[in-house]
Amino acid sequence: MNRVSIKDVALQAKVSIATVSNVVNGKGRVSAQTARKVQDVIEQLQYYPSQSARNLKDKQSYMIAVVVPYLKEAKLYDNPFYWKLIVGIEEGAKHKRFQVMLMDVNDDESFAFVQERHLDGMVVVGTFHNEPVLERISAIQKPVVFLDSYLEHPYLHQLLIDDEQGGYLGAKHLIELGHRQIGIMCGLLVNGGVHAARLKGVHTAMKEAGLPLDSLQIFEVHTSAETGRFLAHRINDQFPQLTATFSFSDIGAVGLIRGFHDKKVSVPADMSVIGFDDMHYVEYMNPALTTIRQDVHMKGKLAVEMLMEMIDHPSVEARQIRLPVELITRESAGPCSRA
Amino acid sequence: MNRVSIKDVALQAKVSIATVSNVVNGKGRVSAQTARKVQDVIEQLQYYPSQSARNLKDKQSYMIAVVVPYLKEAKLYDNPFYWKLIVGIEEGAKHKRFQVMLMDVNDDESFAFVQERHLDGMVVVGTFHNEPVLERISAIQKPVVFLDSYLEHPYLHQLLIDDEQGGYLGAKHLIELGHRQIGIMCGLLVNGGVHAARLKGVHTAMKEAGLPLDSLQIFEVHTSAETGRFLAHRINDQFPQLTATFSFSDIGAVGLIRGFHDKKVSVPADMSVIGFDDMHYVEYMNPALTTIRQDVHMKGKLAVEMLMEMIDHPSVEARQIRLPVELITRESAGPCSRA
DNA sequence: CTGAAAGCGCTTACAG
DNA sequence: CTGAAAGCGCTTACAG
Repeated sequence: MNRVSIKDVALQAKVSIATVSNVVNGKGRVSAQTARKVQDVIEQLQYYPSQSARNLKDKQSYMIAVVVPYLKEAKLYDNPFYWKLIVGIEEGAKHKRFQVMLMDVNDDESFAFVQERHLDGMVVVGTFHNEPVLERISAIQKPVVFLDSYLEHPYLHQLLIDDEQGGYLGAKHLIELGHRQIGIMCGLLVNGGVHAARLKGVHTAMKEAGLPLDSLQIFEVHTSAETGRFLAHRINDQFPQLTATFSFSDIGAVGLIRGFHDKKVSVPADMSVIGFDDMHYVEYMNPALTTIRQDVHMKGKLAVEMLMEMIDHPSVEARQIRLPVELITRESAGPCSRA
Repeated sequence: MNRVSIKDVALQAKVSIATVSNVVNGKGRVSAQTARKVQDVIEQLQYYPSQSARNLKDKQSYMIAVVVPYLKEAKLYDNPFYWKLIVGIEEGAKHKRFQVMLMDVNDDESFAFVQERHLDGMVVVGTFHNEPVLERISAIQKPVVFLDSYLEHPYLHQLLIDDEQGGYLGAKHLIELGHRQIGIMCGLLVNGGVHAARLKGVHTAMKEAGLPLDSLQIFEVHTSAETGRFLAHRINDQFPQLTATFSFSDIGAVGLIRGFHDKKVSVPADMSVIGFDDMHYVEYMNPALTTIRQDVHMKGKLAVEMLMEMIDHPSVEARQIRLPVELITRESAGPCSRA
């Protein structure tokens, strides 16, 4: 396919391949005249330099990978979050003339592709909880930015949001509205994970208000709309004392609201609901969702920026950057009717 | 970085690089014993063959690109559709041991990267309306599958859904519910585009029912929730005769429903709404959205399959595959109150 | 079964 | 300013 090579251009332009290389890369000294001539031939022959050959010399690919664990899990599958993130990453990469590869990898899969393709770095999304994976990632000795991964290694470059503050803001809002008996819909509370951090923030808000932590009802469930709907039914049947539910994901909140509606529980009159993320469509729901906003697109762009910095300056100091979150007050959380 | 090369392995294992190559690729005849020895050294040295070098020989990269036009447009930006599609593609590609690159390209941008990186093919999502782009894509002489692109070239490999049938099913449902004055929220009706096809289906349903086409009110607007909300307000104020609105996207329908709610127009009692796509969350909305379902994940997987077939058999005949759609009846469309 | 050698398409000192 | 040559890390006939 890619028939025309640097040789063809050199031949046709009556110069050496070194000269062609120079004009292609704008390096070395080339007279305006020969440059011109070479350019013409390149144009005429439709010459495209082979990145593969370049990579072989440079040991650089101008490509980064975005690694997402377990694409098959429905959780990721239906989560608009990831698309927004990837778009942010692609945008940032493009700006730096890098291209991006998408990979989903399982806990036990190899990261050999990073070496094989001479990737310049990668952005790893979400937590790989088991240490072996982490070690394998570190072992490849390439620039890596970890997104939303609570890892306790100060030498790792991490980008997270202020999950604790998010939990705090949501809980505080509910408390200020008079709620005392609050349900929490969260995913698995693994040691120092995203949801554990959010819960910690909730605890802080409770303590600040002088409320006992055991008036909190924790539901450690799968993060999905399906689960939220089912949980709402369960709360209605078995936990009548609850007047508010804080879901650590918008998608869960969407399910909750629907589930309460199924049971004729009015949101927010009878039950307040708060979500987390501020996905674009929750503003248009009925009731519009009160939630904790994080700027996912910015997260993607910032991740690339961090990565590029590491690529340009391999010895740059590791940073743990934490993006702010914000309470977005809409309609789904209101005053406690049983205050 | 990638220090260890085939030479190092050869040296350490006391064989030639040809032999190493053979055991790595399982080609040629190698004695079990040497194979074993080489394997050990590979393991020990942590040797990863360089894809770049391989590509240089093979002119193959085992990588395909997913090309999405205009990532910056909010339309794509907030559309979960694309993520689901990409996941489907990645899954299919992985199955064939291919990796995927993500690119957004503008109408006037170059497709040089396909040649430069020796990509094995690409999936192009959405229509590039102007012919020059299409010509440039064709000019690169690589396997390409066009997704949702209405292109009138029988030699192009295309994968679409049955848009016309989708429009037909939605309209027919509304007509059966007694609606006569129907609004259509669609995007730009470019010559032979996706939305034009859907509209054509709507027309068919109207004609079948003996209804005049001018009782249809077409709103050619931007595809977004924001626009839907605004449009609902406008319909309420200026088009009181309408009793149903068919949006050619779920995201538009979400906005519509919210907009009608703003104006105290009850859906479906006073106004029926139908969407298109069946994004996962619309089932949980209140009211749950009646919509036309397409299987986006399947679409992604099928696209790769078509592409792989082209890669394996370059002369395979071009096909235009059209995936079926399905009416999903939920709550947002009901009997016409003014029938 | 195994190895020496050419060549893929570039880039990069090094001469001139 | 320009070119000859080496080398990046592989694969692939071709000998043996």
